[in-house]
Formats: sequence, structure tokens, C-alpha cells
Amino acid sequence: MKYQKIPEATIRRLSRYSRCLEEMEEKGEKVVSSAQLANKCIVNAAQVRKDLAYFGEFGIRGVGYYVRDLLNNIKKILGSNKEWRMALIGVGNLGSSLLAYKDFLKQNYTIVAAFDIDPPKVIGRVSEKLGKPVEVFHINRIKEVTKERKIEIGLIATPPSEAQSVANLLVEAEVRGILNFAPAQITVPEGFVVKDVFFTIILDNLAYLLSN
Amino acid sequence: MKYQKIPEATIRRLSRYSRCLEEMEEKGEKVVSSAQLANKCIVNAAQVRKDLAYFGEFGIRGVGYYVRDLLNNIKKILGSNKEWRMALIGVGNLGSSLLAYKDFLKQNYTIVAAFDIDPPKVIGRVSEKLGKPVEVFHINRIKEVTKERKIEIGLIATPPSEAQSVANLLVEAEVRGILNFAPAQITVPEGFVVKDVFFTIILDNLAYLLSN
DNA sequence: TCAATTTTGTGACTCCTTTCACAAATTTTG
DNA sequence: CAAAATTTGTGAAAGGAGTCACAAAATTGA
Ligand SMILES: NC(=O)c1ccc[n+]([C@@H]2O[C@H](COP(=O)([O-])OP(=O)(O)OC[C@H]3O[C@@H](n4cnc5c(N)ncnc54)[C@H](O)[C@@H]3O)[C@@H](O)[C@H]2O)c1
Ligand SMILES: NC(=O)c1ccc[n+]([C@@H]2O[C@H](COP(=O)([O-])OP(=O)(O)OC[C@H]3O[C@@H](n4cnc5c(N)ncnc54)[C@H](O)[C@@H]3O)[C@@H](O)[C@H]2O)c1
Repeated sequence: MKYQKIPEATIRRLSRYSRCLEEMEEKGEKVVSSAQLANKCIVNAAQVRKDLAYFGEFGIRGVGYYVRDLLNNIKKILGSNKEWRMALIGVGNLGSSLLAYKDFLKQNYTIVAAFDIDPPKVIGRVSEKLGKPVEVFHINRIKEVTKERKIEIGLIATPPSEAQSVANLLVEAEVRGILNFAPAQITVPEGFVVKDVFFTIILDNLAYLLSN
Repeated sequence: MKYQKIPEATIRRLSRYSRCLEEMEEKGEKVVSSAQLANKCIVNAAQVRKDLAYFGEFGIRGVGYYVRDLLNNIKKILGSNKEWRMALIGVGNLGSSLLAYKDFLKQNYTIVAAFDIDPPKVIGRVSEKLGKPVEVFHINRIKEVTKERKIEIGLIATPPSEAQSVANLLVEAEVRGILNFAPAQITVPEGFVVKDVFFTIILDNLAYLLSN
């Protein structure tokens, strides 16, 4: 396990292995081979082993991998063994569906505060959802509240025209991670990370494949 | 312009170029160089030219590319110059936010029918949204209605446990393209295309980058 | 008209990712 | 206990994707 730059694709696959391993654990399976895991995730078995080899030796030759053990190791690698505290900015259509997203809870991602430019307008959208309702603050309290609640990730679900200025506020509040749903290119300083979720890019991709 | 296998990354970038060119066109810009476009999309200028070269020669040496012309060509390549008719399956939290997604309308993707296992329950979610409300059918009418309305893409927004069986229905109804939001690996026969939108994989990726 | 300037299109090169193939480690079987 | 079977970990090969660098084409300006 010498140090190397790790491909982003490897990280994405680890996340998929993690999901598969969770299912296996639920089914009570104790041991899995790279071939079985590869089969389930539709990748090459050598790829599975190589992905893991970037981070250490987790298997036993002639046996395979202990499901529980491998899952714990992958979670440690991904940083998904800890609770991540998130803020939602923009409690509109998409935003309020994110508040109700059960998978976030099952996984270890929690929305601990929400922000909007017009909290009274959106308050109904929040209380109508299941579980403990998330408090909605005015956007101008973002710095104060994110500090207080130790928020590490911001979800941007405002109109695209507001995305960059919201990102600037998050940067100012030292929220280092941003997941951006608004179809706008946003930039942040060194040390901050933005990942985009652009539905229409994926749709365009689908449309391309369907037309060819 | 010899035939070659085209990288998926190229298609994704074309989609981004398309968005930038639309903005430029709105601003009234007539001509753009590969360097300017690259700068706006945060890629290498040679990359832009190479991406385009897979499909033909669209520029003029010493000048650049005509914005309008290049945009039309890219749309033709991506298949986004035509109207794509979509069905939504699962009108829950996420599903109803998709119904209200304005960008789908601005772009040429239209949801022309929705399906749920319990239409009466979800009807309020639809009528509360802006624009002309989308009709919600019981899932058991999917084959009939998709044929009648010439639907080409299905959006799966049901619980993950139902995703594969819904996909099977879409395959049966010969809906060739699927955009899957449920965190479940689904498989379809040759000739059909599935693209996944897995929020938690992207979040895991973000978490990894933040922990390292 | 022709030299200087601009910018494309593309072959060659570099870098990164995936797959192959096999030695090494471990278990199973006779 | 030794031979056969299994499965990992990894170096080497193959395959893609991105960048560089420059000839070719078009424009501009004197
Ligand atoms: N609706 C979808 O399914 C969907 C899908 C993909 C992407 N998106 C994108 O997600 C974003 C939100 O979409 P939506 O449909 O929920 O829109 P929306 O208009 O319903 O919600 C936007 C919310 O942001 C709030 N807001 C506006 N400016 C703000 C600011 N400066 N600070 C804080 N809050 C602010 C508004 O009050 C509103 O509640 C858009 O960029 C959209 O393109 C939406
Ligand atoms: N809520 C989010 O923001 C979000 C984000 C990412 C992914 N997802 C995923 O999207 C899916 C939907 O999430 P949600 O929060 O909207 O859940 P939800 O429970 O609110 O909605 C699910 C809907 O699907 C319907 N349904 C169930 N079985 C069906 C079937 N066989 N045929 C047709 N309809 C059926 C239900 O009646 C319900 O209306 C889930 O798989 C979820 O993991 C949700």
C-alpha cells in the first residue's frame, strides 16, 4: 500500500460496493469473494481487488473478504463512518423533497438546518413532512447558525441565479463541502469542494444514447 | 471525421458547452473561440476542439465558431433538438418536485404522464403545482398510456424495492430510456438504456474529499 | 498584394484506468 | 501431511482520454 493518487472512479465504486455489502450483511452473508462482489456491482473482479488495494489488504487468500469487516473498512475510507451534518439552502420543490429523503437518515447524512430567503412562505412545506421537522432560518443567519450547529456540508437548492452568492455565503461560513443542484457553474476557493447534480446533463446523455 | 467510439465524458462536456452557448446566445454574442468556451466551462481549449472533431468541422480557422450555428450542431448531436416525451413513475416527494421542475420545460424534456400505485393519494401533490397539471394514472395502465402518448423516457421515483419491477413494465411498454432515481441497481435488456442519479454516491464522494 | 496575426483541426505524446495473468497465501480433501 | 483447489494481491500489458504543439486555413492591416 504505497501512496498513489486515487482515481475518482475508484471512490464512486467503493460507494457502490458499500451499498452491496450492506445488503449482504442484512441477508446474513459472512464472506464474499471479489468475483461475487464484482458480479453484483457489474464490474470486473480484478477491478474490485485493485480498488481495495489502493487502501490496504482486506482479504484472505483462498477465502475472500469478511463482509462486516470489509464494509467497516470501506466506510472508514470514504469517511461515511461518521455523521455528516448538512444544511439545506432553498426550501422550494426540490429542497423540501430533500428534507423528506429517508435514505439520508438511513445513511449517515443529516440535514440539521434549512435556510430560505422567505421562511414564512416555506414553513408549510417543512411541517407537512414526516419525522422531526427541520428548523428553517432566514438566509441572513446562515453564518451564525452553521457555526453553532457545526455544519460541514451545504446543499444548494435555490434558483441557479442565486447559486453562486449562496456558495459565497457558505465559503464565508467555512462550510467546506457543497452539493449543488442548481444548474449553474459555481466556483469556490482552494480547500473547498463542490459536487454538482445536474439532471439535465444526465438526461442529455440519455437522449444521445437513444438517438444513436 | 472518421468513425470512432465516442467517450461518454465528451457527451457530458457537449451538454455543458450547450448550456454555455445558450447563455452566450442570450447575451447576443455571435462568435466564440475554443479558448473562450473552454475558459467558461473550465476545460482545456484543445479538449473543446477534440470533442467537436469527433462529429465534424464546425469552426472557421482564424475566426472561431458561430455561436448559433455551433449550438444547433451540438443539439443535433445530442438529440436535444427534438422534444422528448417522458413519464414519471412514483409521485411521492421527489416525483412531485420533478413535475414542477421548470428546467425540464425550458429544455426540451416534457413529462406528459405520471403513474403511481395510489393515484387518489397523490393527486393533491400534482394540482398544487404550477402550470398545466399532469394527469396521474394507476400504474397498471402504464403500457396502454405510454403507447398512446408516445413516451420515450421513464423517470423512476418509486421506493428502491419497486424500481426493478417498474423498469420491467417500462421495458414491456418499449420505453427505451430510463432515468432512475431509486438507489437500486436495475438491469434491462440490450437496446434499452438506464442512467442512474444516485445522490448518496455523490455525497459519499464529497465526504471522502472532505476527510482527506 | 503580401506579411503578420489569429485560431482551427489533428498527429504524436503523456498520463491515467482497466484488464490480464500468475505467484503467493490459505483452505480443503484424500 | 501433501496435493489439489481457491482466491487474493499485483506487475505488466492494453486500452482510453487528455494535452501539446504545429501545420493549415482564414482574416487583418499596411
Ligand atoms: N424541482 C426539481 O425537481 C429540480 C430538479 C433538479 C434541479 N433543480 C434545481 O434546484 C433548484 C431549486 O428548484 P426548485 O424547483 O425547488 O425551485 P423553487 O423555486 O421551488 O425553490 C427555490 C427556493 O429557493 C429560495 N431562495 C431563492 N433565493 C434564495 C436565496 N438567495 N437564499 C436562500 N433561499 C433562496 C426560494 O424562496 C424558494 O423557496 C433550481 O436551481 C432548480 O433548477 C430542481
Ligand atoms: N426524496 C428525495 O429527495 C430523494 C432523493 C434522491 C432519491 N430519492 C429516491 O427516489 C425514490 C422516491 O423517493 P420519495 O422520497 O419521493 O419517496 P415517496 O415514498 O415519497 O414516494 C414514492 C411514491 O412511489 C409510489 N409507488 C410505490 N410503489 C409503486 C409502484 N410499484 N408503482 C408506482 N408507484 C409506486 C408511492 O405511492 C409513492 O407515491 C426513492 O427510491 C428514493 O430513495 C428520493
